[in-house]
Amino acid sequence: MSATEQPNKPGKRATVHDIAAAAGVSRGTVSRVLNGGYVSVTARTAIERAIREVGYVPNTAARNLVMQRSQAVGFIVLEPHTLFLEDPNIGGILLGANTTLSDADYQMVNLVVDSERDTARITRYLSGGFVDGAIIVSARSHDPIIQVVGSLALPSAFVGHPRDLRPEIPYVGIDNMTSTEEITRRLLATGRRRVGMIAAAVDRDSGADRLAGFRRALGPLFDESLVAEVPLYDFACGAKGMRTLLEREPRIDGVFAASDAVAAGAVEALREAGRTVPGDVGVVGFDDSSWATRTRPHLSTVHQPAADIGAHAADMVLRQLRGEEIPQGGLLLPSPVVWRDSA
Amino acid sequence: MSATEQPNKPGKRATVHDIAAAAGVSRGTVSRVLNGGYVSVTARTAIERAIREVGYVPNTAARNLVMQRSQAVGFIVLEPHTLFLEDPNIGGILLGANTTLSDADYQMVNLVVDSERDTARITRYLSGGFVDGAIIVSARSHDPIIQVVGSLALPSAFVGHPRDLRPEIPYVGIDNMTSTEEITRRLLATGRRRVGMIAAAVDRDSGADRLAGFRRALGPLFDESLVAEVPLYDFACGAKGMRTLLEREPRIDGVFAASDAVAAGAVEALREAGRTVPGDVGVVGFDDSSWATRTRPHLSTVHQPAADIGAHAADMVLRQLRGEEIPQGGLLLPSPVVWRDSA
DNA sequence: TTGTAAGCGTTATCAG
DNA sequence: CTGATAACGCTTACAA
Repeated sequence: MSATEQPNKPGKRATVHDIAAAAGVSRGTVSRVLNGGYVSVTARTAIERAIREVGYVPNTAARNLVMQRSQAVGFIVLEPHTLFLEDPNIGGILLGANTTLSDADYQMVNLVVDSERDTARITRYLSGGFVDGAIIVSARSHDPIIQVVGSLALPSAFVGHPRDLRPEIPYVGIDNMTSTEEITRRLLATGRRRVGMIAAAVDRDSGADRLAGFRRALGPLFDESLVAEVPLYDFACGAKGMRTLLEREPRIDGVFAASDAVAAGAVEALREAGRTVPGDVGVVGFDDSSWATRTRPHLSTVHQPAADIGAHAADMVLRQLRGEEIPQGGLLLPSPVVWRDSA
Repeated sequence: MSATEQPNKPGKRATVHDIAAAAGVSRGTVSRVLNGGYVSVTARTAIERAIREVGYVPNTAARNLVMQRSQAVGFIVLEPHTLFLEDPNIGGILLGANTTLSDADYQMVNLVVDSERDTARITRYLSGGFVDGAIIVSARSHDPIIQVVGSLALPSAFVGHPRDLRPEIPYVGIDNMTSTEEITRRLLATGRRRVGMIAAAVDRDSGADRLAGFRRALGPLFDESLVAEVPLYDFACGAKGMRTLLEREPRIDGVFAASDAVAAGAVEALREAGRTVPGDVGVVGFDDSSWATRTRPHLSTVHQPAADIGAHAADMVLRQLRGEEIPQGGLLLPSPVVWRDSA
């Protein structure tokens, strides 16, 4: 705001050397007050004054060079570019991670790896010392990235946990299976007799767990033919999945969609087929993303604390960076059912 | 993929020194092949072989230190966190910019400045040498950031152009006024007699220009009372704006919404009021974002080439960084009307 | 064409 | 507690 005119002309930035001169001490002493070591009060105050006076701002490159670190953490998304944008969850995770990271004075660098691009590029990046750690989002089982961070011993955290994730690498997520079970039970409790599921991304742990949870909730009522599998967590897939279900069982009266976007598509297909929601069929989603309240009626769904997930993942990386031991086995955040109007 | 076992043990990364030793030359020569200078063919091949052999990857910090640059460009969004996520346009711009930047080997660093946070932090960042340039998105007129980049002489580009942007600073965007005029005319051509507008974010150049374009298209038919002003480009504001319009003029039969999200909200409000779209009232939006095809009926709208905008903004910064002179006056990309079903 | 050597701005070691 | 001084890995005159 109040841009106090600094005495230093642009083009020449003040260095530790300058502030040492201004304060009449050596560079070492300056460095000590900058980083916190034993310095006499007189020296300290003189230096602090000098710092303000010359408008000092540290040179990251120099510091990183001598400290042998980059002060950056990679945020790696294994997902096509478009989905990276569309997926409201990833955005929330990113924001949460970024906040935590920048509070700790780390720069987050975004690396979106879309399938066609070679994994080699990112491997090089990770092993090149460009980042001190990494947060990995939406990895599938057997994703090469798992091996890479493993053998690099790069401090990292996964969001979600691919089956073959090494046990020493921490992850954070939610209990997809239990939450799914819970919301499906609740759907059942509204008196639905024939409930199906639109299962998406079953090659991912989240997708597989949601399917498993659904199956468990239905128990003996589970009917294989009432599950429509679609590849992506998106609107179009939801609509398509719903049409499939409708075709297989016109009397269907309940549906669990693997995500809110999928649910929104399902609602759309239902409307086109002349069914009312929740009158004729109750539908529930997953994520509690903006889709949930943007759809009519508002979706009953499972809340996913995206920002918190991101923040915790960042925190896990930060802790490793500080040399702390982190508890093994992953962290599962609460994901409560939020009941609205679609069922 | 094929992780050829490198001979270097983890923990010791190869340096220019190592490769000089391996190739039997001096560090200077190595640096020359790395950066392109005169080197004999024999030396060059030997060095290139050595580079591969030791698995060399350059140390950015060291290079940046000596080169006095950061090899990073800031992507600054003057917008609350939530909107940063919701706005599909910003996402596209970001992606486009990121692609261009990383192709040129620059790291993009995201800085979202939400209003409550002091501008001081970002000022410090920009003047601290953390970035070599900046792309600024959705600045309002009189935004302090305009002064900051101006007085810092930081190579930069704006997306959109606040009225008081200095003439020497380039911007890229679209011609909001003309496009609005065009789509409004088209709406009029469907035979609508009472057409209103839901104007959003009129404190921003995009918002103001869209309003101006609307007024111009209507000419003598323009009716002040048929313009509802709302603060944000979002769904909720759209619904509210539509209700206002409906109240002021129940016979309204056409509406230009300042963005697709706003239009989607309007459609929703219309439906609640028992009006059909496009039967009773035709509505058109702006952006051609995912809202357009996610709304029923699909929205007629103005296509905004978000990724291109981002790419061009990045390119403008890159050119300044290379020392090229960039043409003054800003770059306006084409934004054609795409006609669908909502009018 | 190549080698040598001088920094770039910090932090860290080690005598004083 | 403080001041020299040696790195950190790289580029770049300047000499050879």
